[in-house]
Amino acid sequence: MYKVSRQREWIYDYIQSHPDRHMSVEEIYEGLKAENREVSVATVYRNLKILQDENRIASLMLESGKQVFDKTCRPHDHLICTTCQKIFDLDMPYDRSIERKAEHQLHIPIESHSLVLYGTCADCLQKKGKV
Amino acid sequence: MYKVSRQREWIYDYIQSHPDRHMSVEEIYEGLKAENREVSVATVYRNLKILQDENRIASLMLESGKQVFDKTCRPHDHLICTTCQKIFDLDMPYDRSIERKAEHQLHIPIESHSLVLYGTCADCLQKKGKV
DNA sequence: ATAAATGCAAACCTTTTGCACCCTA
DNA sequence: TAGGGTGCAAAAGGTTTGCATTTAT
Repeated sequence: MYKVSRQREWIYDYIQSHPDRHMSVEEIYEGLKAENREVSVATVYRNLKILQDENRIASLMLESGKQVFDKTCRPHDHLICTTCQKIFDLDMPYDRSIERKAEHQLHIPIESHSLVLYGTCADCLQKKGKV
Repeated sequence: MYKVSRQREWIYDYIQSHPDRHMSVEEIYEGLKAENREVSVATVYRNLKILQDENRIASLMLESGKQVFDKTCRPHDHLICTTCQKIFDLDMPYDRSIERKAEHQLHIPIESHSLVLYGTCADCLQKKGKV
């Protein structure tokens, strides 16, 4: 159905090559431009949708309503640092026991969950300690 | 700082009197109009912000990017039914052990969390059983 | 009396769409 | 060479803002 396109691969590569960031549409658009890989905004929007549809990337909606993109579709939780606001993918095993526990309490089948932790990331913790 | 206003109380009452729904700005606006309590959209937006600022209500951002409002600020988890899409406030105790567990694994302090479960709600489960 | 709240319309931003042209398979 | 894909600009959608007027304290 979808064909390969140069622009789509630029976008995909850009996300993969910044694994520690979770970027918004605008950040991706501006970032590519800065690398002399300018793509029109419309194309960025269209391709981010297609990449999600192909399960090559995932997206995460922040409480602010800003959508950011994740390099992987593998289920995992997130940490949002309440100091620097950075978003981290957690290596902590995605915990199905949370779902099993809820099933027992609610008596309904649970298929998946979304967990975001808010706290201070290791970097910020270290910086605070140094003051 | 804030004064009492008729419109703000209408909005607050409207949210409180529909505890089983999590409504968007538009649904609140339309709902009030249907009760002959028309308030301008701008005022609905302004007051929903103020009500949150006063901690009288909370809001929840859905994956779709739609913001919906919650009658309570008490920390609690949510269930989103994957069949009817309704959102439920969970009575399940807000589980601090999730945070403690993450602290142990990540060695950083966790302040709070946001947990959304996806599954089939009791109503939909029953309807399915009846087929 | 004064500071906040309202309604209205204009302004804003972000996302989507229509269309002529271009590029994969 | 047919069916996606692209850029551009216009359109659409949702939210905010400026301002004159009204309302609460």
